[in-house]
Amino acid sequence: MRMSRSILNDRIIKIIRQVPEGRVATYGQIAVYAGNRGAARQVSWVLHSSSDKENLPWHRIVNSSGRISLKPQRGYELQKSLLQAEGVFFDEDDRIDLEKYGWNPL
DNA sequence: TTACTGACCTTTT
DNA sequence: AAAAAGGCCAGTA
Repeated sequence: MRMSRSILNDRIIKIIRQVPEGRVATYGQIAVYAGNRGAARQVSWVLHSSSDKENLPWHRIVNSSGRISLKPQRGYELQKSLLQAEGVFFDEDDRIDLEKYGWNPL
């Protein structure tokens, strides 16, 4: 039985909203907390389709290697500057230390 | 209904 | 370390 679309999407949105300032979460992490382990791709779709409409902190979502998934000239620079403005540090390989900045819900 | 797509992930080369 | 392969999900044509 497949899950109704609005439930999964609403959960994804709700969880993204919980990521605090100065922290980041991965797509897969969001998917797991939304109750669907393999829905990482859906997370990206939700962000793409309604990050603006739902007023989501889209910039706090990065991929599992701690890097920004957006391509240069396609939002990458904006996301990076938004994160840096929140105090997130990027190392020389342009990576974020997930152990330190990764969101760990309580 | 099938085929393709996207801001992905994990395992295996 | 880096790249390829296979998997997974829902929306759109």
